[in-house]
Amino acid sequence: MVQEISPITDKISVFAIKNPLQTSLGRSILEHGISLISRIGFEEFTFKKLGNEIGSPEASIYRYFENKHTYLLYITALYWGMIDEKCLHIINSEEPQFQKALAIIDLLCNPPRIMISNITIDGSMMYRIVMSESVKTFMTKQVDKDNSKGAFSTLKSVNQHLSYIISTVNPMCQYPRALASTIIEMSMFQRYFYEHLPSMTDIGKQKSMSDDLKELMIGMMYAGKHQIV
Amino acid sequence: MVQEISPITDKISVFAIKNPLQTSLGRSILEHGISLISRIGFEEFTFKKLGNEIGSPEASIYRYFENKHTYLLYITALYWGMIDEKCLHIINSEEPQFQKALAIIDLLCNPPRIMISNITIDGSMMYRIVMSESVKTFMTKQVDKDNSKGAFSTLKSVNQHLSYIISTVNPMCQYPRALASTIIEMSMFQRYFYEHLPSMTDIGKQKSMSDDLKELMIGMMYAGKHQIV
DNA sequence: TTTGGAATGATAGCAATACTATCAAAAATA
DNA sequence: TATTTTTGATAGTATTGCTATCATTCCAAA
Repeated sequence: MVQEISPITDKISVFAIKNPLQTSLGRSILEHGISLISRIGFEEFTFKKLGNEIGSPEASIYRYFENKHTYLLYITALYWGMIDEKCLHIINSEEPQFQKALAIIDLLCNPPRIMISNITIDGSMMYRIVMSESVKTFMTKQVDKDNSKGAFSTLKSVNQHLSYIISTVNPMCQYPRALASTIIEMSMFQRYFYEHLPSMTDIGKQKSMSDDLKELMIGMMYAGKHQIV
Repeated sequence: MVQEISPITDKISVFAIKNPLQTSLGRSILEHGISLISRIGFEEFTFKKLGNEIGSPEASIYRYFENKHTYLLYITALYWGMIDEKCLHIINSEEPQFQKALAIIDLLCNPPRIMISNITIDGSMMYRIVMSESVKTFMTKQVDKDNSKGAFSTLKSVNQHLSYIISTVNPMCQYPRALASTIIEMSMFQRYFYEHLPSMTDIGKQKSMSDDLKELMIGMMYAGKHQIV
């Protein structure tokens, strides 16, 4: 049986020993794993616990993923792959540039509910994982090795799209890539602060948390512009 | 012997079973531990390895720190405590507000070489740890508990100072706390990106890495100002 | 419909980690 | 000098992260 492979799963297939989207056990590993990590956090998460949830021995999970870390790499790369596809769609639309910028920021602040058709994954669970754990994918001693294997290519692609839009909307901007990565990371951090360290942010005080967050992120696109005006 | 306790060590003393600054073993644990973590990273770091370096059994280290995690809490809280003191000094100076803002941003982008007098700790090693590992102090399942014990009070105080300065420099700003935390976190992230994921940033392309970083962070203080102008 | 290969289940085992406990030696303090 | 505190030395335990083996089931081509 030849199954079609989407461009996303193609990019991230390096991080799985066996494509988990093509078998029912593989899909189960993804579905329940995502649910489990979003519940108990990545530190507490083990393949043994996941095995118990899906009624399979941990050894079976090791046949799909080399270890915990590459499993998290896979999930986050999958997430950014989804976002990347939607970014591309926005960029190729006929909207004015500023509307495209708004749409991308909205996408980052309110990620889609359903992430992938093949399996049933709640987008908000994916988002929770990425918000709380994605930093742990690249702030490790093995960043450079993981990066050279393409672990962050989907994230970097999203950053590329956003920085392109920032350049067109704010052409005097000296640091479009840095602003893009700031918007991407801070959209998650500020929400995390809102939930756990509220004195580190003020989103949710003017309007709703989500609206404040978006307004803040839109403002970020113009950081530094005062020097020109 | 009654030893004077600085306001910093006072704030963070909760996170040590026994004050490490008051014994030679304690200071050794801090000095070598900081050096070791900055070399091998926090994931690879164990009390056993540290014990080997200082010629003491790991059990002795457990007499000072409950576990790895509180040890990292202690180190980062110590770091932000130092920065906080220097912030206070800047704020109480006679400089104009904008100069104070510049001084704080400079402090965040180029942290001081010597952090604490009592023991010999290289500020750049402390900075490396905080840059690469500090996110792991608060992005855990135990944030709320740690926060309620005051684990992040020194960081929050720095954020408070910076957001105050931002409000005075940019009075129309709607989100001073969020901009402050963005500047604090992004000063570390952008440097990390520069070193490991260069396509995520553009610092170091116009001028020196450090100068670009500072200019970017200064611009952040004015994020969103375009809407008013 | 059989058959060979791949995928899974079941179980065992191992080195390392993150601790805890105990007791004797050494050091500091009174 | 007596005594309390601090350290060293050693042992032990539960869990984690992973590997290995072999039997079983599934599935697809011949």
